[in-house]
Amino acid sequence: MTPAAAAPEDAAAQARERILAVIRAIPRGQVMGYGQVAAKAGLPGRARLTARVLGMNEDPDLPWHRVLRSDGRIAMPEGSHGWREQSQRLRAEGVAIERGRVKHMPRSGGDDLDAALWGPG
DNA sequence: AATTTGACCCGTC
DNA sequence: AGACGGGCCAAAT
Repeated sequence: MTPAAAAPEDAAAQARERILAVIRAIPRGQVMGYGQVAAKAGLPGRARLTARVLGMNEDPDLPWHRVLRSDGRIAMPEGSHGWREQSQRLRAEGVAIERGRVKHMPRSGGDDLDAALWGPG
């Protein structure tokens, strides 16, 4: 191996992979926020990176539709193709969507932090 | 190489 | 409810 440091490209690529992994791990019928995904991928404060990853994504099997804004709103212009498809896909999974928005969005750390604090039992 | 852009987020008003 | 400002930072101009 060359003693030189790894190309910064690799770090970025790995970050993207971790984000993709988190997204792929979102269970059917469940949603996550961009920031949540980033945080879960070990990249707190990088919500926009999640957005970029989704934007550049080409994997048709990626459940991109399960990623919403922290508000619970679809992160695309209302009425756009993607917007419609996302709401449609979510409804198909049993997620209640109204005007491009889920009723209740799990808050940052809600699940995780709550589980860590209260734990299973 | 500098600037702008963007499927974002959060606290504050 | 919505508006504003600051933070984040890789990719596109």
